Amino acid sequence: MRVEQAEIARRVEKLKAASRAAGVKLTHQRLEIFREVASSVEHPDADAVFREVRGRIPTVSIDTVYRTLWMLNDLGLVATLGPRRESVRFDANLARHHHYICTRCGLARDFESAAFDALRIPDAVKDYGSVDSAHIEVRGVCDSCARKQCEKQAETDSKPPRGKQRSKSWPKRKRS
Amino acid sequence: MRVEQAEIARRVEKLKAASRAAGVKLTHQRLEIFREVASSVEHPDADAVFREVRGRIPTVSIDTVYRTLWMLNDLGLVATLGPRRESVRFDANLARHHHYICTRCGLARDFESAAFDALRIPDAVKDYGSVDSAHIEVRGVCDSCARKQCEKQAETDSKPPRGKQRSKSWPKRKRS
DNA sequence: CTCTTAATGCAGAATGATTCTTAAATGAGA
DNA sequence: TCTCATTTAAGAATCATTCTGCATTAAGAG
Repeated sequence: MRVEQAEIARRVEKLKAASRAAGVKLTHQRLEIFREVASSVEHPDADAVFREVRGRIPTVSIDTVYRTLWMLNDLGLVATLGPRRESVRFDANLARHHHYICTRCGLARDFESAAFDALRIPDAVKDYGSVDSAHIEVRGVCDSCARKQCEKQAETDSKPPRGKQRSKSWPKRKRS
Repeated sequence: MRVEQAEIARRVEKLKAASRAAGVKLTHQRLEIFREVASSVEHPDADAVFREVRGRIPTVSIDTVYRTLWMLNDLGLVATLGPRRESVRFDANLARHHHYICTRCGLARDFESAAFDALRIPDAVKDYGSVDSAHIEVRGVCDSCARKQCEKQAETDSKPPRGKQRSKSWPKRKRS
């Protein structure tokens, strides 16, 4: 199952606009890597994208795939499935509940929603397979991280990062 | 913030019952490891549990923590936060949508739910931080995996795994 | 079309979470 | 009390992912 051509084209247009706006070069490999994610409904991982793209550009490196995927993520053109997760996290709350996840620090908190629990799972889902559980995942930036962000903001504002090093401005993803 | 004593006690009781039912020994370390997860609302990872438990049992090994956590997971006493994820997966669908995830093979598929999209996020969530997105995550076993399961079932049924090697019956988690 | 420099490819190494190995010591529960 | 599941220890292996130089290439501004 693939995404319809028209939709793919629309997504590619967005990529072009976003690249221009961000001042990054739209290379052949970036285009193909994006096209691969944009035309799939499989939610591929880096390696899957790599394998596919290699069919069209035999010399792509896995590095480029990773770098590009994260760049697309930073540009808001693709999203990751599930919260950022450095390691597996466990939960002993067996009652029906939902999660709030901070996309910066990984903070996770439970909350409840009777309104959601009353909802019926769409029938379309049952076509995929059995349903064991359903819960909401809310993503955002927690108060603590928001505060840190402000401090950093103030810092950055004093030394204006002008010029064309925008590509270096993507924050490195943390390692715990 | 910690879970209330009464609730912790209730969870520990469940552990005792489940251990007995499964025929596994309720060791000191298993109890403490479970108690740690059961009393936290932080959704700790293996290392966080390790660090805490080490305060009470200085000789615990990180191995035991991992083994125990997965055993608790297999017994249904704890769950993991987010779907099992061997690697990060990407999604270029920027429209509002939700996910169905197969807990066996990792298959991921999109679906929509106008009913959910119309729901308001509970106010309690806003206390944690800003809200960037909210979506449903449905977990289950996809049809393809369910079929494989049946085949395996048939196999297993012919060679009855009697005796006390139940502890060996937890399927090793796969590596891609 | 021609530069400038961002991006890529390559080879190899590092990292970090997680799992496994082996062998000896321990302790839960019948 | 005895047995066998479990734990520990110490080390190695795996795997996804990221990074380091460095030489090469090509996007896109002018």
